[in-house]
Amino acid sequence: MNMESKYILEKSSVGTRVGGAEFNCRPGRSVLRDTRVPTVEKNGSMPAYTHRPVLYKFVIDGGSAAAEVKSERTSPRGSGLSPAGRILHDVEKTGVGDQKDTGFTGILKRASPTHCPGTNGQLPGGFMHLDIRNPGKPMELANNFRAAQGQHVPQTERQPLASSHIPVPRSRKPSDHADKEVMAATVLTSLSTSSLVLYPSSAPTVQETANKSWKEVLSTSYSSSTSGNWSWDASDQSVPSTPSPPLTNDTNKNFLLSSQADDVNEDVTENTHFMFEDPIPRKRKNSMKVMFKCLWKNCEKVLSTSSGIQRHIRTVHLGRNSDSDYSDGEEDFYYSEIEVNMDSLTEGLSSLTPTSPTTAGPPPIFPPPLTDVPHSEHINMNGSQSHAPTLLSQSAPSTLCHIRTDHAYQGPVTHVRTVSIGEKRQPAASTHTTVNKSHTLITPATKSTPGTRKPRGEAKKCRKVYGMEKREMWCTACRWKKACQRFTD
DNA sequence: AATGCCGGGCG
DNA sequence: CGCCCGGCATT
Repeated sequence: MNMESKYILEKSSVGTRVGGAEFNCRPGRSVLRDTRVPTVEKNGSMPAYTHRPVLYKFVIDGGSAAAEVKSERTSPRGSGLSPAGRILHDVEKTGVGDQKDTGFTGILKRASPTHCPGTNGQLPGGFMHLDIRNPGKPMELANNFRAAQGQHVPQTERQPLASSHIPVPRSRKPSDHADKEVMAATVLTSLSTSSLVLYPSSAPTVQETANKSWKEVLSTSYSSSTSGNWSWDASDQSVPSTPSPPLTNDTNKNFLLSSQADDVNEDVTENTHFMFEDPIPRKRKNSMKVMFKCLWKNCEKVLSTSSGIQRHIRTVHLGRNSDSDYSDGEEDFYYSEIEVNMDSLTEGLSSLTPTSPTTAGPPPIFPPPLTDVPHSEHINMNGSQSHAPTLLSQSAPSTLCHIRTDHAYQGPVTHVRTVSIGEKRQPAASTHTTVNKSHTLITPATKSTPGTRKPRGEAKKCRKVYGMEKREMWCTACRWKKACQRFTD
């Protein structure tokens, strides 16, 4: 099976490859390869592509392409993945504009948003071109939902990233979108008491005031995905903080990722489903009590009743009239239900933090308040149906986590690692497992393997990246079936 | 089934 | 050592 393939490699293909693919971590070795492949000396195990100005072009011409993305999202299987990393470079070299061959889907995959945030963020001049020819596909619904998620994010937080990157709004069929969006919106409406605008504006509109409507969000994300220049919310990160509620953009982002990857997810409810419903029913112990925690930044208020917390938010944070019990539902977005173990209640909310490490967002640039992050992930889903079962939110993030995890190992970006590696190194498995606040445990350090076998890294190694056919491109360690030195963990 | 890589063997 | 590979843990 592999005997013959060993050293019989298509050198031809190597030629076309850009040096980006090679990043030796061990100078002095792999001389052979060096001669053929322009090496970009990078420090250690850093794949070069994270350093190079990369030009991504995202072209979707039909539903098929969209489907591709999907598969990428869920699991790193399939052969498409490995070459993808390379193709990226090819693109870069060849000049994006002309890429249209099938291989291109590979790029698509690789360049899928999952990968972007980190990369794009740190690539000065990095530029992602998103050209969606296929009207009304994944992106939109995703965005719709995103809108829902973010509808209460204070204006300050979103505005900057609005349509500033849209040079040329692409023409489209408004009617098409209107339908879908109306549908999506309708669904969403039921999840929230807030107002919402169904108008699929694609033009960068400047809003007037107050309550951020979907309209804006829609136009924002909508256009950003349709226009040529895709900034991938990099701005989100750079947005100069906010006085706002802890609604991290990560949530939106993550969601966007997942949903946009869904090919024809014409069914928003499906998304809401996976977000809101926990297939695995959580059992609540008697000692557990549901509390309501204010998620407003720097506010750790915890009350035992939803009405109480709503009132708190309404009066303290929203500046509403304190007497009035009237609620427009907005408070819902600023608090979440938490389950508190009465036993450890005295220990304070600090016991909630355990989830933080898991959810640390990709861009560590500004580490958000640890305690807030995790909750901000819940808030949306939770808030959307504040009166629904509690711990749902707890499980929902697992999905997000998954995405994030994926991202982490997809883009061996330095900063990403810096942040996550340390704490979340361990099994992705435990990551998925809902962290029960009341328990400090986790970390089944006592893994099965009797001998001290290094836990397998989650990063894709040479073998996977280059594939058997390009074995010569593997790092020596990999070739020797040793621990990969290039894509270390 | 595919991967990742430890433990070992060989020159 | 450099180079390989059996075999097992993981995914």
